[in-house]
Amino acid sequence: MDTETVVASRADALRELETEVGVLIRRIRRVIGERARAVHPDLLPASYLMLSYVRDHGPLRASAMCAVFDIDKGAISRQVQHLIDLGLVDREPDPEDGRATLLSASEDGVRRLEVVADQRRHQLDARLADWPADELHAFAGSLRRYNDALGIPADR
Amino acid sequence: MDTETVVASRADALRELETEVGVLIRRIRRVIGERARAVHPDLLPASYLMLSYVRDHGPLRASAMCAVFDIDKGAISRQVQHLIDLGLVDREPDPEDGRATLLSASEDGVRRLEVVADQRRHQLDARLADWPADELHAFAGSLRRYNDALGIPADR
DNA sequence: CACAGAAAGTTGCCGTCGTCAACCAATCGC
DNA sequence: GCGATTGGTTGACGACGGCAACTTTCTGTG
Repeated sequence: MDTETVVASRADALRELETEVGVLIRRIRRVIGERARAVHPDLLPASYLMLSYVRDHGPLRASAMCAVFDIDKGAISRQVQHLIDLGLVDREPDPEDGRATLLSASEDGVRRLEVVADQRRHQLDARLADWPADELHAFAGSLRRYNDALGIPADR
Repeated sequence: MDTETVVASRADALRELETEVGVLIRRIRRVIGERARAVHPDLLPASYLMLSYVRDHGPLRASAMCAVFDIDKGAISRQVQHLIDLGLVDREPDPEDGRATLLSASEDGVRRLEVVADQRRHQLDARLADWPADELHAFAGSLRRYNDALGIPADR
């Protein structure tokens, strides 16, 4: 391949990527919506992701999630409030910093997540059933790398 | 690896994927927003993706985009209207079907997309500069496969 | 010790986006 | 021809995130 062909195929790949990601964004929102509803009928999709993260990453403060999810603190605040209203997350003051609060999944939250995880494990998520674990890992790795790349602000 | 480990790592990979995709959703929106504004200061992010698609896939009807983008026809209608208001897309009645209209990128639309593409090509998109073309293709392929998997409705 | 500023959260306002549903017009099938 | 279907538009609504103003609680420097 000469240089021009390489450049052209790069451009193609990037355009392809844009369209695929665009579709992904909308589809994944629906899927996450389903999953959230499975956990709790009133659980909002965005909150579901945070609940899952809070469960896995122990007591943490909301500002930590701002960084992880790369999201505005106002948005976090609302989602967290929603989770607390539903009783899926507990909030307690941080003993080491009077400004901060620590979030952790409530018993009910953990239990509900487990129920859904079991359901999914048993039916092995019909949609992704034929993806081997290592390919899933590789894909997740690519996604993370892509996300990292996107995290770098454009230099213009 | 025994069976349980495989199952566990599958579950891990799926959770990992969820978080990554969640981050992706927000970041990509910002990036696409930047890109849209580079094309035209008033161009909305979602419309930018459609403009790009219309340019590449010739005159087509709005309903075709519903299928491609997996999106409600009402949403398509609004985005298309927006593109027409900005003069980036032309709409003409389909000679073969009085109900339908055919969309194509206007001269201005094509020109503006090219300007931005040139900019990006010359700076080779700083953020993804170190991704070789074949890896981009592989990633796009995984994304499409993932999208296809998500397109299958959950069987519950 | 005091005081400027930074950090943690909360809240209101706003823009983007997509779904749902009602609706109109044109076309297709029988 | 006439009912059903398809292409498209519009309005109402909800989810979501960004921005900015504001409160409270540190933190650091003089």
